[in-house]
Amino acid sequence: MSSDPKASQAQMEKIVSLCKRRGFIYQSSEIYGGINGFWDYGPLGAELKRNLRTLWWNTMTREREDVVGLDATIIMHPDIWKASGHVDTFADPMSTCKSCKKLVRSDQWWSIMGEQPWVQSLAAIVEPGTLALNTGDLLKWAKGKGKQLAPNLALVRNPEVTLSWLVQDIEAGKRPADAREYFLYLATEQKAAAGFVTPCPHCGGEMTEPRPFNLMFRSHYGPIESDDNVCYLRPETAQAIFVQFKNVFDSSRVKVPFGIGQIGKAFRNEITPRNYTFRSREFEQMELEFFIRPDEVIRLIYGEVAQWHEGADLSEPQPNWGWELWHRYWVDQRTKFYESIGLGRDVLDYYWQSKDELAHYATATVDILFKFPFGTEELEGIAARGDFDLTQHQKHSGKSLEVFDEELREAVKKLTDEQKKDFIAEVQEEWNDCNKSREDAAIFCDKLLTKASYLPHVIEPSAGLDRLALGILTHAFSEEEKADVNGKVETRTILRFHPRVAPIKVGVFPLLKNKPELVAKAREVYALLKKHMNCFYDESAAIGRRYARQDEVGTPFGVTIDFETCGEKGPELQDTVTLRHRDSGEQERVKISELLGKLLPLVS
RNA sequence: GCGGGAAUAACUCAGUGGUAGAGUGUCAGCUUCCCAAGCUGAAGGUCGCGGGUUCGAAUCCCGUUUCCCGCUCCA
Repeated sequence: MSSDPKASQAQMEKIVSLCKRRGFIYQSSEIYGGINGFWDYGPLGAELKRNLRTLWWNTMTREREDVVGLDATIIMHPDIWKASGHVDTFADPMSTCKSCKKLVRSDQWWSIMGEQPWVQSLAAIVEPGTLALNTGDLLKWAKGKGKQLAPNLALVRNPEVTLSWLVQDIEAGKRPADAREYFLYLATEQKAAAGFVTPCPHCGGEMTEPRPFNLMFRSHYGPIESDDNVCYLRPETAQAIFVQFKNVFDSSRVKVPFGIGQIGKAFRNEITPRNYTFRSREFEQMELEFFIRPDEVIRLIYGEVAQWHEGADLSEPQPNWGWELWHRYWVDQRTKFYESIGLGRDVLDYYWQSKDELAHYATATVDILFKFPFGTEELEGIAARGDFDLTQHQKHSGKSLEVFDEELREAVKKLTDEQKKDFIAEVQEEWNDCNKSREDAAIFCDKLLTKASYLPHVIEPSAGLDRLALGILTHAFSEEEKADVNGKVETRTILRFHPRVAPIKVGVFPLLKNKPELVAKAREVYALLKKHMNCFYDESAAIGRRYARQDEVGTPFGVTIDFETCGEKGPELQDTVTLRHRDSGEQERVKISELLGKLLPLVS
């Protein structure tokens, strides 16, 4: 993977072209001109995705005793999206600068402003504390520094007129309320005619009115469209897990800590779908919500919460783990998953979000990134979300989502009244430090101590299946210069998929197709293998060409049936075949009866 | 949504106003053929779509869709 943008773009183009030519990925609705942000998977892409989906499902649910599965609908009760916050926060208003055409999210406008050199240098003149009017310095700035830093700002283009409004209002006793409003004055040339102009953070020019961008797909349930039956295609699969949390808990004999996994389609009306399938409007997610005891519960039961430290043993979950160790544990588990399908640490990266970047519901978030040709981008996010989601759904639905904890009850029984009082005081103090009310802390403690019940906290490893498929494809892509038998040098493409994810596991070839005994034997081998793995039978063209064709779609193994298989060179070679390895090109002679036993462990 | 580039066979591209081409790939045949071999033959194109200019448009103009690159997004 090259860091040179042109080379990586060229590489992406080769991958896109290969994917189409060999049936991995097509543009959706192509014969109708296509539709922006939607992609289809062809025969090989469907197999690749299925392999990845199955591997995730098996690793995350079947092979674990503490995770169960769920398959919920795409369209759910619309109130779910009000509770989750998506109805409000998924409609980001945006403005464009009329001069430099840059796009700015309205809710981030002021914080982006704060980072701009022109804003900072102006702020120094304005004296933010007093907002005193300093006409002389402002005029000087407009004709000097301003010309370079913010050429399209009204104050720079027409300083006298622009400042006259401010002077007029201040004289009339209407001072700007704050620094923000002050900047609106400086950006507005004709206040009376058109009202305040919002300045572009980049050039000072005029921003358009904020336009809402609703990122959720809307529809209606029932045959008549009205405001009463609006519904949404889910923008993430996770909410269904929270909403069905109590049902799963009550019907599956699970105990906290446990997880619920789900794989499914999600939909987002992205502003700009980009980078091939990386950001699509319809995509598939693989999400786990892993529910854990709040740290306070761990403390009541085990006395203290195990602390994370560099080099901590994360291999086996321990009962006294709090959210932090569970969070680290899942980062470790997910890394191991990626390694098991060929994405090693050399192509992965991690991004630990800083405290102020975190979404309001999260206590910690790690992004697992992959080095795509077009940049290092997120493959999976692992968030510690506290009890935010369950709290929201409990509040909006009016149904209790709390769980009863037998061990907690036993632990609480042993406490003296004095110890209970100390515990409550301690928790109140801690919550207060995190800007949560003492009152809420008291209610929370009361539930723990009298009812032994609580809302579990959650760790959410949330991965994109299409992104993973794209990562696997770009990682597997390789080219080799190779001379053919005539010495002509050609570039050959090889997809070096890990055998576990490869769409086709084995190619089966009779050396020649005009010899019935070879064909019959080859079809026999094909029939034997295809019940256990995806195989491809090919008898057309020279054997080298058939190998090359399979290399190009990443088939890790080839089996060739020749005259020796039929016993022509003696009985010791009878019923043996050539097994060819894609990456090394090496060949070995294997008995047909031993073929399955040899291949199965390699591909599953 | 805004700006820049692109769109011709399955893929990569040539074709600047006068009969739509090449290479690769695909398919069929011959071949005791183990790394895209050779030979013979075949299929495959509303030149993204819609208008306009013109006797005549793949080619010039306008619109539109999609893809790529930036602004923005984050599974």
